[in-house]
Amino acid sequence: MEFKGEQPIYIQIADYIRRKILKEKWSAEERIPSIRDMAVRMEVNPNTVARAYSLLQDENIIFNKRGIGYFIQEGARSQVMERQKEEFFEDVLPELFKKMQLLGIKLGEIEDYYDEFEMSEGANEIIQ
Amino acid sequence: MEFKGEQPIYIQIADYIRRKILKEKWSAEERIPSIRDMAVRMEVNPNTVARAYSLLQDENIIFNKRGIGYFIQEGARSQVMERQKEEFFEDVLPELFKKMQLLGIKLGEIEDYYDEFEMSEGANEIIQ
Amino acid sequence: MEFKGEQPIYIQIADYIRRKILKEKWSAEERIPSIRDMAVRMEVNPNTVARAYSLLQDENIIFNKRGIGYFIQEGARSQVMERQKEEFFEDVLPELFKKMQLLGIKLGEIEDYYDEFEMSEGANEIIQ
Amino acid sequence: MEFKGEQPIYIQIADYIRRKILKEKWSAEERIPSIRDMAVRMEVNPNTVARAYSLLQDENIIFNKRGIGYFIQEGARSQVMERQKEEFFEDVLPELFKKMQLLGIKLGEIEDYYDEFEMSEGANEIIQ
DNA sequence: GTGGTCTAGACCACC
DNA sequence: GTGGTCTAGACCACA
Repeated sequence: MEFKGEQPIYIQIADYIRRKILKEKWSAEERIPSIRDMAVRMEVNPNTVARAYSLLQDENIIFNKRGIGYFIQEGARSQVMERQKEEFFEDVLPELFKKMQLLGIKLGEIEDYYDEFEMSEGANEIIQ
Repeated sequence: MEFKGEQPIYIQIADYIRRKILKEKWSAEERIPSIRDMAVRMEVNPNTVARAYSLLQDENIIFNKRGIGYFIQEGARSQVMERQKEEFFEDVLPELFKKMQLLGIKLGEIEDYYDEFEMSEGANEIIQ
Repeated sequence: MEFKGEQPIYIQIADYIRRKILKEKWSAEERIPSIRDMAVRMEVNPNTVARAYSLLQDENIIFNKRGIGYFIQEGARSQVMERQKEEFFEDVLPELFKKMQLLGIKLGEIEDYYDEFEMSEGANEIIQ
Repeated sequence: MEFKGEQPIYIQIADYIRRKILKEKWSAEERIPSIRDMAVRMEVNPNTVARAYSLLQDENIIFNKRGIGYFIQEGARSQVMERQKEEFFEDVLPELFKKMQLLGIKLGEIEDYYDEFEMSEGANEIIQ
């Protein structure tokens, strides 16, 4: 897995898992890879994975059965969905609009780009 | 000036200056406040301001006349505009669309929010 | 390490690293000394080393793995070589020729000196 | 007059005058422009010109008649010539050769460039 | 007055 | 352990 330089790796791992849940690749009660497996797979220090898991556990998205592993919480998907929607409408969008205003970008341009984006969407669907 | 915790202060100062240029409060060939003045005004260490200025100089947005001060580059505004638009359409928007797709948000919802945003725009106009 | 007074220390450190790369003492993907180690080794403040590293990172000569250290970029050597050759032929040489013209020095004199220089080259080879 | 960012302006002014002398545009006992005139012509603070003149005076290249102005010293040209040749052969050339060695540039390449340079020399001759 | 560099030392996030 | 940021304070060269 490739990481962007900007964000902490443990955050990116947590996001990766959230996406898995949102896309229903991993569902409630399902066991997720052990910290060590994940660390090997991502070529990352186990501590870093542990931190990501711990973060998700604090958010009640996964839980730990001691000695067995980590599992997806019941209702995790709707909870993640909820949170991200809230963030989207309350933080991301207003910031976006401010930037549009500053750069003199009209909503119509966004719509045009959106149509373009939908066209090429098929390719993205395949990626994990 | 108030700084957000997320980003380094020197980045926020650079952004502040970029906004000044975009809004045409500061125009080409105009002298900007000296490092020390800016530091006092922003209640920040001069080194921090120096770092912001140095960053903008590397980006050819401002330039230095030895012993005199920093000045806005010719064509700074269009260059900043250019860069930020590019970033907006190539990085921000695609990411936004991906997130919308993931959360099942349709473009129509954005448009509704945009109308709301325009209503309350008056308040933002005042904030420098 | 000894520093010349003319140039800032952080530039001289960056040059030192560029030379290491050119001479293939440090090669692609190799880790370079940590900021603190380098600072101790050069008897310099860590901030000064950090500045040099940051400069080289901006030039895509080294990169950073978070929490691990700095590494030589893939293709760093050829890139440094490229840049310095360009500078040599486009800046240094023309300036040299202008000076020769001004002082009435002929190319033959350079060649004589060059032969002399080659003789005493052995000594230089030892210096890191 | 355009100044390069790297070097102090007063040094560049001094160099300008040295070149004038080397090219015999200004000869011994000739009066050079007053500090004020030079400052206006170069769009520079008079203090800066004064510093350049003072530097040249220290080097016995110009001298001052109080209340009248600055004049070129007897023997200034040969003295400047002498100094610059010495610097050329003892500082500039060795540094050049070291760089050539580092970049793997052979003397032959210099000679080729020199021929090219001589071709286009005519244009340079016109510039002051 | 201006900016540029450097030091010392602190604190923090990340791995 | 790693680097990143920031402060305080100093010194210097330059205009």
